[in-house]
Amino acid sequence: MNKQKRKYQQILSAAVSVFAQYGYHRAQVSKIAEMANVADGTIYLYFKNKEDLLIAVFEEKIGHFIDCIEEGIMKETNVLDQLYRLVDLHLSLLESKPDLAVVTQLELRQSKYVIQEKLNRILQKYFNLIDSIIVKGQEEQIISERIDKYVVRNMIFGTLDQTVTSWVISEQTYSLHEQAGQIKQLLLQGLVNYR
Amino acid sequence: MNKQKRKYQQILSAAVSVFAQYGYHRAQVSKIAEMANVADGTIYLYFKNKEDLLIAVFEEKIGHFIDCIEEGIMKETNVLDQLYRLVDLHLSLLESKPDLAVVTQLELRQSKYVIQEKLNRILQKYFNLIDSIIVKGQEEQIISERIDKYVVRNMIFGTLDQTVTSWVISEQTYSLHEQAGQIKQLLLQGLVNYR
Amino acid sequence: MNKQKRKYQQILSAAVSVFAQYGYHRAQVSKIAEMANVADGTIYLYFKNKEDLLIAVFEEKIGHFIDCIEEGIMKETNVLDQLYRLVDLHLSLLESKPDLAVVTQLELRQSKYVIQEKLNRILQKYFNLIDSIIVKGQEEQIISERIDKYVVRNMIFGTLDQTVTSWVISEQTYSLHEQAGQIKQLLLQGLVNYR
Amino acid sequence: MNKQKRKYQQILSAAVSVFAQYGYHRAQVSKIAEMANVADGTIYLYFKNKEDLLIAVFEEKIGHFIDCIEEGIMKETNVLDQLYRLVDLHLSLLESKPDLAVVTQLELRQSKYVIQEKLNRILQKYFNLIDSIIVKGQEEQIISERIDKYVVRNMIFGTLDQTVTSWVISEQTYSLHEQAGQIKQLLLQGLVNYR
DNA sequence: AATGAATGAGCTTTCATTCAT
DNA sequence: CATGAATGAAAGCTCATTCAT
Repeated sequence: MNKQKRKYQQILSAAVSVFAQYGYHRAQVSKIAEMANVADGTIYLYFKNKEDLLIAVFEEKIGHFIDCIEEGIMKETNVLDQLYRLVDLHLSLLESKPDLAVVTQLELRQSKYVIQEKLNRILQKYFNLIDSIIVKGQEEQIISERIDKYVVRNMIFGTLDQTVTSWVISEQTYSLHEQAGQIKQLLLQGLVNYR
Repeated sequence: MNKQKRKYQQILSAAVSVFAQYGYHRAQVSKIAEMANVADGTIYLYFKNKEDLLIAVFEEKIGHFIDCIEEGIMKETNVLDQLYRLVDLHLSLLESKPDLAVVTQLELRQSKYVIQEKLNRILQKYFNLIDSIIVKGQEEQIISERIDKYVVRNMIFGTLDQTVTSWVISEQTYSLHEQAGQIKQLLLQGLVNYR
Repeated sequence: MNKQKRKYQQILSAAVSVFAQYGYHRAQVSKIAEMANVADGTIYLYFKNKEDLLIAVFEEKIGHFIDCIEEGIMKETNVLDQLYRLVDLHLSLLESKPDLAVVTQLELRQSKYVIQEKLNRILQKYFNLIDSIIVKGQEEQIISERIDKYVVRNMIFGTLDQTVTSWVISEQTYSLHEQAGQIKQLLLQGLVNYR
Repeated sequence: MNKQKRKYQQILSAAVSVFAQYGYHRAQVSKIAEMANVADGTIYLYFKNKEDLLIAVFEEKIGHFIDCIEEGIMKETNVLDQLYRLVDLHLSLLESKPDLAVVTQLELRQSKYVIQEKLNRILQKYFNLIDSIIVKGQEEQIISERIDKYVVRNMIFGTLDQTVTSWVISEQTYSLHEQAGQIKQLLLQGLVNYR
């Protein structure tokens, strides 16, 4: 039993590494099997196919990512503090797992629509989390109610996502979470100097 | 002469469509040839290989996209108006060419690092354009000089990019450029209501 | 183990046949696979590529050819008898394997320089064998030391090679090894009647 | 008229060069056209197809080769002198045209049976020339009548052919016609020292 | 006669998946 | 459960040849 669970995790970890290094299309199942120290066929005892493996990677890893952020948010009561937590954790979590960051920012986007849809469904959980903060902010009159929450969410997620992508493309040559302060300020107060 | 130019454009347009519908990897060269009403081999008279065709699509189409936006910005002298133009044109131009939007937002990201690098080099022109507005804004004390221009750029581009991606994924069920006003407001004044 | 060895041999034999019938360039890998009763892909489990398969055919078959001749020569102590063995075996071995003869005399020469070089390296072993007989003959004063051994080798190999080629081209309508006696006499005593 | 003849010769010369450099299969018709300073299509006004071009090259160049040798032989009345002329001219003619030598010794053998047959038919003229010397020698009791003339021819041609092939493979690092003397001696008197 | 743009048939190789052991 | 040898479909690219100009 435990042995099975371990093998499942072995394959999952190997998949993250290989997808990160080679990208989805160039990642060979046999390579993942080799890195996981199992036979090629064994992978198919745990996963339906290569796509399924990718989705499982995403579910598992992003699920954990979202859980961490949710947990962090729970510790704060103030909406703005929650938002800051989100920004901070989004950046620091991905910075601490470069392989995962490469997968989420570049490689996962190299897949078929069918997959993309499933990925979006998983990502939706994260969007819901962001949305809940926004709604709370609007209820507390901290965030303007005249702005559509989806527009706000796109700004928050888009800014964070692009920030991480830039960092990944730059080959992680600078510190990511150090930008959290500036990003928070920008998101909250906007570009314009004085008003 | 003109005939060759036309054939080149035929292939390019067909490539945009096919890449949009099937994505880079599943787009068959023979499919592109068929849609362009040319023989498979003809494509190789105009493009070195499939990758080259993808890059050409990007260069041509994104080049035109950037030119349009640059032109629009030139018409404005005020930094904030320039930013608004950028937001407005980014959204309306992609809304008017859904195929291109699909390619830029989803399919172009489905390629190898080698290609990604070339694509980033082309995209850099757009980043430079955004950067120039930011710098001007900082010189005129409209945008805070304490914020790193790259962080600002990530927010602006990230917000716009994510907005378009959401719209593409939703299968274009709503109007994109109508969000321009709210996005402008968010970018300039931030999330917080009054301060 | 044994099964793998068998499959390897199956493919090798099929390759000899197909190369013999169609020549290197017109021999399709799929044809070889079909004749070997394996899938196309299986060939690539045993050989790197088509070229590699050709070289393996050559190494295996010519290697065996050379071994047989070497073995035959060992049985003789007299230089002239050794030479006779060589002539006799060269002709009778190829006569007994017409497919192989076609490959060595015609098809193997239909390949790229890179391959040709490798083939020549293998053939070199045979040349060395011939050379060793010549040197021994010269040491024993049976063969004139004033004649360059490479010139002698070219005569011996060239005569045998052309004899086999003529026979292959004639579509094997006569007995090859029956010519051995006359060839031996010619090589040893030359054309001129009495001197 | 003359212009046409010149163009024909241009193409033929270009073909020799390109076949020599790339071999039959890797020689592109467009390359030959380029080197001949004509359009691709022009070649098909003078030759039926690529094979036909190869055969024409062979006919033209080997025809000339055979004519030269025949002419040289005519100057001699003595059979042994005629044979010596043949050996000498075979080697010196090919040595003076390395491109042609590469084509005849290596590249021409890289073709389909259909071509090979035609090539053999052309080569047959050369064989007939050799045969006529042998027959004359046998009539004059200089060459033993007990030896089959085809066996003799194979020795003479095989020796010369292999000598040239060795020289081509060695990348022409030594003088070819300097071997003529030793070859003549070997052919006439054989390997054995004293008899 | 000459051109050269266009054609499209043809083939090697990869790799996700299966299944006998 | 696990293996890994075997499978075979699938597709990018080349280049001899054609034909409208």
